[in-house]
Amino acid sequence: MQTTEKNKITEAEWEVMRVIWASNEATSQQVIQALEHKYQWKPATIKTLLGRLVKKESLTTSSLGNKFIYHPNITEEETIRLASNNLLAHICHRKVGQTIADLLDQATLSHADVALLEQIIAKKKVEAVDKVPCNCVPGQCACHLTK
Amino acid sequence: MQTTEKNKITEAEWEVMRVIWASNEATSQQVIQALEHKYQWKPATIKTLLGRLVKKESLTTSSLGNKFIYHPNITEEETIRLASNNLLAHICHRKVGQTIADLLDQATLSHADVALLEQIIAKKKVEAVDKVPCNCVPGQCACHLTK
DNA sequence: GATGAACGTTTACATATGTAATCGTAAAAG
DNA sequence: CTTTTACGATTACATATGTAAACGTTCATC
Repeated sequence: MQTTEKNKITEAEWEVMRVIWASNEATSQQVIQALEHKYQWKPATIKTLLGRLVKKESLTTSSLGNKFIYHPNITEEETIRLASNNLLAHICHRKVGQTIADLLDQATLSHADVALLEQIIAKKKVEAVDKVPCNCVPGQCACHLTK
Repeated sequence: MQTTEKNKITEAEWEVMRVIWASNEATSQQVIQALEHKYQWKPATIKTLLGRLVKKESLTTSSLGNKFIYHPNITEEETIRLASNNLLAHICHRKVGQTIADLLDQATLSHADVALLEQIIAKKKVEAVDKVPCNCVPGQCACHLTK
């Protein structure tokens, strides 16, 4: 299971990253103020998370007097994509459509979202296959039983 | 960040669960044989994971001689749903549509998948809003800047 | 210039997680 | 009936993660 995946951040670190992404850069104070109430984290906790993010190169820093300005070194989109792929990695390819359908069902969407999705679905409709190839190791999904 | 979420399983445990879900029930031997090559896990490792899954009540057992038959106590769908929600928990509601679109774009879909998705999109089209309400804490997303 | 506030760094510690060996017992084989 | 084998349980241990206090240094303030 060796999580070799680079740029992988933890849940708590992700929350910190969101603050930085929101304004493109931020000081520790800004992060502390944004998250203190949401999670009851002490300032020291945020500092630890910031330090770890710098160490794993998810953030870079520039100096401003004695303090740092933190800059994201990975994008939010990339982080979401990594996490999504990680989720899909546990699901049989054949179940991905249903999974996305479930996600969609729960989501609140805008007209623009719907338009975008319709466009993608249209493209997918052309490329659609009869049966999505199962990518599972034998025994790890039921596809071989209903083949 | 106290992960109070019940039924939460780890990545390695998930792989074990998939084997059990695939045949509704399985012995440790079946799990071991299914995963030994995919992950180079030693039999002892699988046993540990099975034990932990029983302890956290994701699996139940029935006896067969001196061995156990493991039965899932949570469904694969529920597990996927939990993990999906966990992922969405880090994303501004306003970005969910785009995120799903990205997922969709990468997926291989069947005709049946497309039909299902079209149906859901149609429903969503009726319910669509002009702007999805941002659910973020101030400072954790850029929505307030482009409000 | 002395002091206290603010910052990043270091250290701390409990629990989670990945990974596995060892052990006691029960079943199977000889 | 004894010996080997297979099973689950116990113990082990390194790294990851959440959470935070303590520490040393740098700025700003008196």
